[in-house]
Amino acid sequence: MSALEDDRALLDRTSTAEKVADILRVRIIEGGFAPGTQLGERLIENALGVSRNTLREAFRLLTHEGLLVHQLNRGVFVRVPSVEDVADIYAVRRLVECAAVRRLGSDDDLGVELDRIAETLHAAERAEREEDWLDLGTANIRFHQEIVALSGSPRVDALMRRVLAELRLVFHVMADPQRFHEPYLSRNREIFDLIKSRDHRGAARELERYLDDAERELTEAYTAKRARTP
Amino acid sequence: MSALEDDRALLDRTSTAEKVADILRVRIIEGGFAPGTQLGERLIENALGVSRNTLREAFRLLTHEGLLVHQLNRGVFVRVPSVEDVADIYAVRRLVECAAVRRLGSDDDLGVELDRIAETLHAAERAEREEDWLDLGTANIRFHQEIVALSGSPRVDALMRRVLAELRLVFHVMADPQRFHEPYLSRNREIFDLIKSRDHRGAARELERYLDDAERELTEAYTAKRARTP
DNA sequence: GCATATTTGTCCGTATGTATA
DNA sequence: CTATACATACGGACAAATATG
Repeated sequence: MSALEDDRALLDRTSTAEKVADILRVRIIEGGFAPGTQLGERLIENALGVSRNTLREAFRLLTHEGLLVHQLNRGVFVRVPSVEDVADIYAVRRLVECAAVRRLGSDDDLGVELDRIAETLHAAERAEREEDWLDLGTANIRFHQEIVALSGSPRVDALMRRVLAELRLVFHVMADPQRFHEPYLSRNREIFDLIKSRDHRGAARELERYLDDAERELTEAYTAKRARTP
Repeated sequence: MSALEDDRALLDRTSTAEKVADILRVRIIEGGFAPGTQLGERLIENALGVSRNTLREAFRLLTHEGLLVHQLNRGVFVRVPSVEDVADIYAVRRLVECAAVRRLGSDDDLGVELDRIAETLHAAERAEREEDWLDLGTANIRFHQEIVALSGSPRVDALMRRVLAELRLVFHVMADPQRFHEPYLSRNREIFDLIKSRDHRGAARELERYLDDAERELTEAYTAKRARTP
């Protein structure tokens, strides 16, 4: 549990509960706690040096973000997304991401935003060269988060942050998440180029195909896994 | 504060913090605590007979639902939605509600769902006859919640529940919320009839007009109020 | 600007209730 | 059925920040 102790250095910003939640969130998203793991209060309380009350507040935050599930009088566990969750996650993605792209005005000035998205794509390509599949997955997902951010709605943004965090959990449940993201990188670039050339309709169409393919592949890998571990 | 004490009778279901949150949520949504009101810990702790820790957990829940805002070392306050919030709320509504209606399959069996929506419309008409404007507002909003529920996505459903709860706050900030909902009831019925006759495209178009009008009227009432109370 | 009172943030000890071996 | 482990909830403590005079 020494890795957790390293994180104590980060405890210096806002409210303690939020900070603890930040630490746990990163750890969960990166796979440090596998889906299904119970997060006992005693355990982490001692490791992070915070009280139970504070820790419970952090748990509440993450539970409402969908990363943890809370069972009354049993405790909190890292969520294990079901196949139905995968379907719903992609339903939301189709709804929100495609609408965000389609509704872009052709006269809006997206200079700064597009630069940031380009930078994310570069980060993804860098990760691919270095064969860092975790970073590649992170960058790929951030790409889609930034696509949605183009719509400029804080609430849609927050929804998407939640849904994409849950998607990270799905990846951890998958059989072989390592190379899953690689083929999608070039498709992200394709979508980006279409947006840049202001072909929003074409971008939305390509995005929809992207999501269809990803969902299908994910569902297959998922059910295959379930077949092996019942 | 005796009205709060009456609510103690309802304390009999899940976790205490959740129950407290339920009580406060209803009270906030129905206008018992006006936007901007501070919810002191001592005050409610004594009124509901729960400990401070539990109460703080309930506050966290409501803060993450967007009904309360938390200021560090100052406490929690009932949120005062800004004009920008109104715009964003309606952006989300346009995105989600119209898409939900438009994507309805013409072969789906919506019997049970449509019956429930019809019942909500009846409740609204009943409230109108009795001139109970609070109930009318509740029923009108529930109508839209149920429209979204037709899409069958738990995540979209949860998003909408949150956004519509925030909208209730907007109504409480408004100058004269009483009769605001009345003209929209007949338009809801119109939308419902279009859905029932499976003219989903027409329903979506009518819904979009509805939302445009509502947002405009709301924004005007809002800025008028702000002009009077700076 | 200063001193005081109030409120919040955090933590701890403990008693009770609940689930599981 | 008992025992154990754990979560839930409470009450009290103190430091830190804020509001008040």
